Amino acid sequence: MLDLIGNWKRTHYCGDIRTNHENMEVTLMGWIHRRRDLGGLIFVDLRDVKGFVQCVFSPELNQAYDKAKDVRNEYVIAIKGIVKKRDDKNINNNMKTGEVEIHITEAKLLNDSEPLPIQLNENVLAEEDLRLTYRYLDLRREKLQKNLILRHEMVYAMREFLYSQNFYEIETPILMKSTPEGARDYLVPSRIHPGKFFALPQSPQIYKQLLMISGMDRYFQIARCFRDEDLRADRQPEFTQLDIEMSYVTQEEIFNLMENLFAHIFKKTINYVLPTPFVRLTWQEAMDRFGIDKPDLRFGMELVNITDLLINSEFQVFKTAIDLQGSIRCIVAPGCGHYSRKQTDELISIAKHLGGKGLAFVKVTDIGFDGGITKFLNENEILAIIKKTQAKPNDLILFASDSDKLVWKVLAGIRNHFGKELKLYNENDYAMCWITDFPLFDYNEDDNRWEPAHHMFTLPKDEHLEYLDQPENYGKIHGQLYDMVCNGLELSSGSIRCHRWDIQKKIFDILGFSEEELDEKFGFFLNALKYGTPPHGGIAPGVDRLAMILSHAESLRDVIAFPKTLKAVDLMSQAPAHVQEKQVNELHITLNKIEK
RNA sequence: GGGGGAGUAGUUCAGUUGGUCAGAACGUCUGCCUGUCACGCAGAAGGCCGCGAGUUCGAGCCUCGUCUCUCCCGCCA
Repeated sequence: MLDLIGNWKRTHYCGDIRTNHENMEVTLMGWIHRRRDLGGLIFVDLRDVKGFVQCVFSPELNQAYDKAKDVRNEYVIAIKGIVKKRDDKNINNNMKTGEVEIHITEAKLLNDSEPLPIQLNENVLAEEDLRLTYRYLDLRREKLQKNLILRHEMVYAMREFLYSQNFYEIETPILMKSTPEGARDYLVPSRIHPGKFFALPQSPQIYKQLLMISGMDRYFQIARCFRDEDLRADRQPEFTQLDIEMSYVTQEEIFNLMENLFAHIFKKTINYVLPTPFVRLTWQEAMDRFGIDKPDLRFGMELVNITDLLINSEFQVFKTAIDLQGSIRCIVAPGCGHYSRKQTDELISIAKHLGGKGLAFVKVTDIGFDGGITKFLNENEILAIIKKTQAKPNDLILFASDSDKLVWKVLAGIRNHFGKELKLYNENDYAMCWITDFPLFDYNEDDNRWEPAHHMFTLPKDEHLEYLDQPENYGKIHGQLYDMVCNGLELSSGSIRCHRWDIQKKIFDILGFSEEELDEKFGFFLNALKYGTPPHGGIAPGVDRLAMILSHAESLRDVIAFPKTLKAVDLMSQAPAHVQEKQVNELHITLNKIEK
């Protein structure tokens, strides 16, 4: 028999009860977390968002005791009782509320529950697809609740800090015009305008720049962004970024502000003192030392370029790479000289998986090299490699040779593998860095044209402005672009924007945009640039990814309340779903085929 | 678009060379138990072995296809 809540009012949260509440009468409401029926006494762990507390039902109190007889896991009850300190021998040090318990005087059964399709026990965690199907139950788990609460505190800290720095929080449209940015747009058909579409923002990029032109000076937004691309553990189709834009700033000022913001967030959320300023690496330096533009700086094992040492190598694989203007680089795995065939094969398979043709290795001994490709190296080369890499006996050296791009990719992957494998870093550490000086353009060999390496509205570095008129130097132009990286994860991306029309025009010319194309795609924006645009720049830290890092989650899905799977579906609501034919017709859309 | 992993009670998993191989733990239900805290004890119910073909005297196991989830590559400024 269920009871109504009536005039009962909750006085405390279960997880908050401590010895200082001793002898107080409390009213608690929550779920039956566990029930232990000893035949006489019945113990119930009552759970709410703050945790759980042990409640004692004793047979002498008939009304409440009868309720306790009937309750099962996940039933919802309200109780009145007296907080009692436990006897010393009954203290449970494994729980926050372990020194107290509630001696029940009255109870109401507010709702029952069918047995759950998944167990909430962290030790018997159900498969993720089932947990996502019953996400509202999965979210009852303390771990996920903690992640969401941590995320809340993180966003709170962001607002707190930015409000104090004269930022205004302004919303921008979700329904906007499709503009050619990097990713595929999510499109929304217009009912009122047949054949026309809105796009969901990949980021509020254009709007935030327009806000600077409007004179709002400093803007931020906790902005939802959408990208219709394939997913990963750290990529969802809709995600949140802390979108920031400021007028009259330099790159250095943005770094400074962000370092203070992040230090504030880390302190407030996990009480971690983040060292500032962050390490700064140019893109070139990051690639040379780590082979990747988002290096994990919690450990060393840097790449070593040994192309010049092997310029006359007889080894066909190395020769080929040199002939093709590529490079030979290596990485030293400390103390891995004992690796078995199976282990080295695994490394080779990682390399191949990353697109490499293979991975060469040697084991370092007291007198030189052994195994692997040793026989293809002469004594001078061996000595030179040992000298340059500082390799020690019983180390394993891994070589990749190919185009720079591929060598970097393979060795960066191998390096990350070893970081994890050899536990070269402390899981609880955070190594932040800035990556700067990205190339502004990439040359697309397939299409024979220049493409924006990041985005098109970036100001080149002052000293590279003249290259805009020198086609032979297009590849050398660096943008005022920067990424913030934490533990090998790209956390933010930003730039100083191009506020001058004359410069922007040159960039468009290089990218080969025609006047008509420009006008159609973002004429409104380009027009705005002509009316006194102040110098401005910004950055956009990923909110989900930061939450992931702060909570040590392995997947973005663990810090998003209702995430999508890798196939971009919501298993719980079964979205996306078919809609009624009428709805489709109203949108002036014809479907090619409707799958059942 | 491509490659790897997974799919067996409600849940997590085991299942040998194709032949007592339908199993355990947790959960559920029943009974006992007044200091448990992942309570304990005794018992019971619970299965389209993802789905579909094929090989075989015989398939959870082998082959092919297919679906779903997951990890990665491509893709994602």
